Amino acid sequence: MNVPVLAPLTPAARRVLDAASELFYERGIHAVGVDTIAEAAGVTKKTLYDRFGSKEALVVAYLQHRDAQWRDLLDKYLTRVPEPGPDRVLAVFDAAISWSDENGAKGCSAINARAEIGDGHDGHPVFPEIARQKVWLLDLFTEILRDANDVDPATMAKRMMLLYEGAIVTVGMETYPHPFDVARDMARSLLTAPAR
Amino acid sequence: MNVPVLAPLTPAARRVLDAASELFYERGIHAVGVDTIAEAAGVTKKTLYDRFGSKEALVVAYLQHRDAQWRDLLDKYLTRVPEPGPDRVLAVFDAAISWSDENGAKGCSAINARAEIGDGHDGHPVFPEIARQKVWLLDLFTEILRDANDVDPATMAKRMMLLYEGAIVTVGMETYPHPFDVARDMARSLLTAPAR
DNA sequence: CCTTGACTATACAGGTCTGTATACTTGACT
DNA sequence: AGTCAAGTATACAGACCTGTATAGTCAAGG
Repeated sequence: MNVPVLAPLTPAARRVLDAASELFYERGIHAVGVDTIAEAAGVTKKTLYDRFGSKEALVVAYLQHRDAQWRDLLDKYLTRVPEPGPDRVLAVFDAAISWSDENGAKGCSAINARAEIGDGHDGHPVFPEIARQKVWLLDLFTEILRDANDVDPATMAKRMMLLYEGAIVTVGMETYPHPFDVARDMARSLLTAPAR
Repeated sequence: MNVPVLAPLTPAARRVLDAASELFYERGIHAVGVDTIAEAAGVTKKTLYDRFGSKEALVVAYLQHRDAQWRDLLDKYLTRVPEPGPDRVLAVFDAAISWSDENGAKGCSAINARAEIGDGHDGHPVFPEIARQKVWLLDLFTEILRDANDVDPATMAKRMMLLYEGAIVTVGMETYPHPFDVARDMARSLLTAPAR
């Protein structure tokens, strides 16, 4: 479904990517230098550049890596609810609750990355990646809803997307606790409500 | 209602704050240096530091400035709908539509700033400011809903907050067009639906 | 045996970052 | 007349940034 498969990594490259993922997510992309990443990974800067080519490319790999982990978790939750229906939509929110509990204290890495790149996102390789991730999820919602015989899957998917994005941001902003529970509740109401 | 009033600014300080607001918002905070800001404002770096003390303080001023502008616009929309009721909640979304059309192409400055500060937000003066902004809006929703005799203003305010945050992020991510229209629609349904 | 890929270690180039120091100008108010 | 706030102009310190260069180690595979 149009997701990039990252090339197999050498052991040192793995450590670089893991270190970069943690540091970029927790401190922000611009705030973390390549020396810091190399040191945290127990690797020389030369190795980092030999494997990834540039910091920008490493940032893209970081975003792909985190998204791949999220999709893996999501798959687990979706295969547990195989029959088409509203419960499959709710499974996305259940996965998001689990994900944000363990890996999401600062919100969505794609949204956070967006904040750090200019709005002239021409030629910047980060924007296509994060745009792709968001469209992928919107499309997933649409498919699940179509399979569930929703009367207007495209519109309902936009609504689900809004709830999802609102919740993940609220996690990062700490506006109030457990926003995904609220989002899940709203989704359930929308999906089980009689047609108005 | 616990909002900071920024001290009167000298002409040069005004230009610095205006330039900083545009540059920080469009390119990100870490991506913009003080030299760039000073040059854009037609001011020497010394003046910038004489007026604001540090880049960090200028960032806080930027966030307060943008929030003050948003609250001004919001006030205009709210005074247009003086009678308590659901329409006052919808007025917030109407204001947000207008705001994001003109000043919000990259989403919410507070959310974007959050992405650039570490999660160890102890002592960092930016986090309290953006947390205050979000709580302020949550409280505003709560008050409007209480005045509208909502049966559970606190819960409904959390829902409105989710729709608002989801929409503003979706604007910045360009996942799909006009998300605030979707959010406003969902809010209207929630507020006018018969009790379930 | 010997080449090749993966890696370490170290140094450095060239740029940008925040913040400060020094010296001067200008206009307003007392 | 004199003081003071606000500003310009310029230089610089010291740190940090991305990226490259040079030299060497080590293990696996043909």
